[in-house]
Amino acid sequence: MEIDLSLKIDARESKDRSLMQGNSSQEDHKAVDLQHKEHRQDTTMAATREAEDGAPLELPTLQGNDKTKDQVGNADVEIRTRALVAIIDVYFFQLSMLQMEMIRMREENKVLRKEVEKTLQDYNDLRMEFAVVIQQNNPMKDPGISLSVSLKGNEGLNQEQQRGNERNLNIVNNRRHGLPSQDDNDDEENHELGLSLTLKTSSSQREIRQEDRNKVFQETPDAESVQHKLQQTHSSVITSHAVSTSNRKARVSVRARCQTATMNDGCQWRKYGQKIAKGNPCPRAYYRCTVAPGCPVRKQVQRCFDDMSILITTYEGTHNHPLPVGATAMASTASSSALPSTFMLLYSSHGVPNGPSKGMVLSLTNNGHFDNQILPTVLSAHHQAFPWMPSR
DNA sequence: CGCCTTTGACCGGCGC
DNA sequence: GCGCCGGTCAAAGGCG
Repeated sequence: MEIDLSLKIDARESKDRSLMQGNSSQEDHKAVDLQHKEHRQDTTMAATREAEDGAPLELPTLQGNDKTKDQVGNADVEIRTRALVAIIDVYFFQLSMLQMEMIRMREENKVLRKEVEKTLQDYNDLRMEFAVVIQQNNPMKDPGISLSVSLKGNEGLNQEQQRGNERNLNIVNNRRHGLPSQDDNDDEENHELGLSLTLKTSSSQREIRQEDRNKVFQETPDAESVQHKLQQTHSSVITSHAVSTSNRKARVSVRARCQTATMNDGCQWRKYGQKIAKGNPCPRAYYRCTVAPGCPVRKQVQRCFDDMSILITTYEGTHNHPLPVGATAMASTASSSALPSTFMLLYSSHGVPNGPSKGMVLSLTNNGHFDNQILPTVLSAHHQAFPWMPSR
């Protein structure tokens, strides 16, 4: 009997092994499941019935039957053996279940590993893009990208800095459209603040768009009408400009998609006035920098009439204090990964007679939503040229 | 109590 | 000179 039992066990074990080995597909798993379900039913039913009845199953009434004493002993052993086999089967079933679980987890592990590899690949790609953006933001390192800056009369820069900047720039707007270039004689006859800034990328389409904007700008000096024309002509790229009347302070206008009342640029501002400007029913709010007493920097915030989601923020003046930690932290943490894929620094007029004067345009509304923490990054990148901007 | 926003009044530049 | 308009002032009130 022992031999029979061991044979039975071996037979079942080999059957289980053959089922388990090399079975990784789901169909095989199902087959294994089915086999073991049937197996469990067969083997456990006998054992459970035995347990429930409290007596061996199909045990013949042996009392008073001397003739069948040996047979009774044999039947008893057989029943016990069957019970043992049932128990062993249960163990094997549990074992095979564990093995199946292991196989499943192994496959899941494979999938997860692929996910991790893919994520790592994406991460590396983003890092590369980040590096490219950083390089593009630094004109000194990448001669292929032309960041044009012109500063005149900026109290925030000394003469050497200005010369250094002008060495690397070209005055795009005036020359490109045949306007009399005032660069040659500005120093003598024009002491107004002129500030021109463009970012030329490899995209010729953007250059074309910018040329169109410049044409519009030339033809219509009125700020609001220019703005409207530009938006009608180029709905996807929104521009703006700043107008300074008689003061000589640096001034920049930033247009950005922003849901909040003001852009979070890291500085502390106090509202000191609000007006309904002509041509735009949206009120224009006036803010003063309160980081340090007497700081002359002010900003105007106004919603764009055509697109209420766009916030036009105009900064003016130079901070007389180191920027707060908040601005510094944001400038350093809001990395270029938060930048829109393409942001454009658009031009301002540079000494155009009778035109909108002395402003710079920073449009961050191109094709996407503006994270209101982007500004410090962009501004910090150009803080050397524009010290009134929040920076590191 | 200090800081902020609101809001009407005021001021100065500019065009007619 | 007058009116318009953008920008600023300052009192009042709210809020933490």
